[in-house]
Amino acid sequence: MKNTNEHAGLPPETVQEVALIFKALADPTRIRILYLLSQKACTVTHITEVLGLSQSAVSHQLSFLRNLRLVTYRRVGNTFVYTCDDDHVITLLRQTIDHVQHS
Amino acid sequence: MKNTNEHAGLPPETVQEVALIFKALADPTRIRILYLLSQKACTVTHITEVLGLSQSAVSHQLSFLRNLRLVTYRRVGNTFVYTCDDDHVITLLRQTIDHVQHS
DNA sequence: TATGTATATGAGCATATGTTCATACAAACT
DNA sequence: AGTTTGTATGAACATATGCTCATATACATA
Repeated sequence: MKNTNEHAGLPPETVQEVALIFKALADPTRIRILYLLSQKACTVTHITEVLGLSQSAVSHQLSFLRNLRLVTYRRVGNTFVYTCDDDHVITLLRQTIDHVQHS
Repeated sequence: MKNTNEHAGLPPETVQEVALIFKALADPTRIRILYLLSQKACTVTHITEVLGLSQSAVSHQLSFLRNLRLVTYRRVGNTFVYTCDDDHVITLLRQTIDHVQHS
């Protein structure tokens, strides 16, 4: 007798991890930050100015993205230059932007 | 003199729409439902049983997915058979599952 | 027609999320 | 050393989210 769960398929850890990746991309502010960083490395101040957000909001979101290892930073004198650090996530983002724009 | 906003890039509507797509995929329950439906069309009861969720929870999430036009349904007698209705979103989901599983 | 079955939906609730405000901190400059 | 600049971070708050509970609805069947 077969278990109905044969169709459930995904291990809970996988589901959680997938959800986390999409969660990172599910917020307008993070989308704009990641899209900007996918074009060029930026300081926090630059992100703040270009996107018209508060310094604190940007910093909190960068902290979020750092925890998920989607971005990294290097110190340059007194500024922190952030960079994208996950090609797969950037690919997902670009794909979806393209899809939305051509439909 | 160039505007710093030249790097901001994305129109607000685009950002919102992209966020909405990722939001749909950012919840474990919806991931499991979509993944199940990507394998075969299912009734609400079947989803409920296979995934071990309450009828109400499943129905609410299906309502959410219906609003985003990610699924459709057809009535079959007394049951509602749900089907995936957005290939792009399923592609995103499968890609990300693959990525998570091979890393 | 009465009852059962499958699904939808509104209200309420607990938790999560994203922002601001205030403050801390470290490096640069005076 | 003191001040300024760039960034991080904790607390507080408002809103969003996802669930349960109760109930409604529509079809099926006796």
